[in-house]
Amino acid sequence: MSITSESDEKMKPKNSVGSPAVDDANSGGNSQLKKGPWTSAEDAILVEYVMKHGEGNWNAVQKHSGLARCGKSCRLRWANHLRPNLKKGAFSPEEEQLIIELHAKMGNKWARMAAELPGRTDNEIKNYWNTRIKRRQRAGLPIYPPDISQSLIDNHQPDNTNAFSSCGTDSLYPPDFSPANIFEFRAIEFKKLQFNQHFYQKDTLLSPGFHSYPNGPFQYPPKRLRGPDSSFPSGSCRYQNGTTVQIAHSFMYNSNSSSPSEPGWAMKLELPSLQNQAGSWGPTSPPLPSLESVDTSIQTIPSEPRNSGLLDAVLHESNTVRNSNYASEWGGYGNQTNSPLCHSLSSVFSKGTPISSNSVDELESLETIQGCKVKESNTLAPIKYCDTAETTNKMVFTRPDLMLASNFL
DNA sequence: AACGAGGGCAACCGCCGTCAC
DNA sequence: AGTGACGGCGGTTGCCCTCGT
Repeated sequence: MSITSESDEKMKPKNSVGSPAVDDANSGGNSQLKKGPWTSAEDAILVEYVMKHGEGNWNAVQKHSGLARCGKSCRLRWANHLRPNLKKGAFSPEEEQLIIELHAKMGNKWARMAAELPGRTDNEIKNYWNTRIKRRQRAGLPIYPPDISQSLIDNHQPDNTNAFSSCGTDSLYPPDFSPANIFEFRAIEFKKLQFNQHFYQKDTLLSPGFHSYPNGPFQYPPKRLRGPDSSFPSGSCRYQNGTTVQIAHSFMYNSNSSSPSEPGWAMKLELPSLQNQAGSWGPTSPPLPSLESVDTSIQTIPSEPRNSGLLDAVLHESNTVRNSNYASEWGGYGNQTNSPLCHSLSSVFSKGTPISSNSVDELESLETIQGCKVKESNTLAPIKYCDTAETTNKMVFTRPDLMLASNFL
């Protein structure tokens, strides 16, 4: 981690991304601007600057603080590592589930997905997804659970009677990408997504193991714990040297994990990068079945994936699943909607369209969930933090973000 | 113990949208 | 309307670390 002082030395950039060389046009051609990993000293300068002047106007950071970083770099550093409401650590199963779900709906809209995951950054989610699909690609597995693939297809049926049938069936894509029904769609979709523990035991690296696969067992690569360990208490981070740093959370809240600005959703569907790669669907992908039962607008989908959109990919994937035995790979999707996060998500998703299912009706008070303070969108969000005496007594001066997160200022 | 391969992650790049002038 | 500055976003890159051999 470049933010630890002991790592500053070895994190000295060498070339390219880590090059201390001249910055590019983004920096206005200022040859004094530094690139590469940030040092703790730089972090402290940036934190101090933001405390004084607030966020924004990033290009002024260099002028006012003397920090030899371009504005973009400052913004990124702040957003991804220094801002106080960041949730450090591995993704929880609930978060993983949500990412999968959101990706099925949004495609590679990392920033929008991050808005749904309090304390998480788009970069984090993007990295997670990319590594996840790499794993699944290697395993020859579909990138989405069959339920998700199928739900996208179902919502595309000409005779479907779901909430979106009124949106017309000419559209190639599910109609969630409109301001009017986004929440409705999400609420319904969320109810459809019945994951079970089995899925997570298989899909997440947290529980590596053998899998039944048509061509034989597959073993996930072993989990390599980097950074926070899911077994650690929430709010603590384990860094690469194995030490555990307790975070003082008194200052940690979700101030601006804003909900997506729903109006004006000009969705352009984007394909996960994996899906852009023809032939990357695994060697055992069977040919597509007849698509007669599928909307005519998608009957022209060729038997091989093509770079034409998320739904195409999902359709292919779903058909692949349906026509092979490895649908069982995903197991049965039991109900995980009892988790606090799922509850809160249902609450968010159901904005404007109350969900009547038991899982939602029986929502326990969000205030009572693991001590979380929960508030929809723009304000507080469900994050579980721990405050310990140890936490509040220790000041980690090599972690400006932690210092900022504490009350030291 | 040494080495290579692969994973994970931080940071950069380039494009695009918005806004002020 | 045109232009430049700025910020946001998604894609990509390269380094460090871990693990297997």
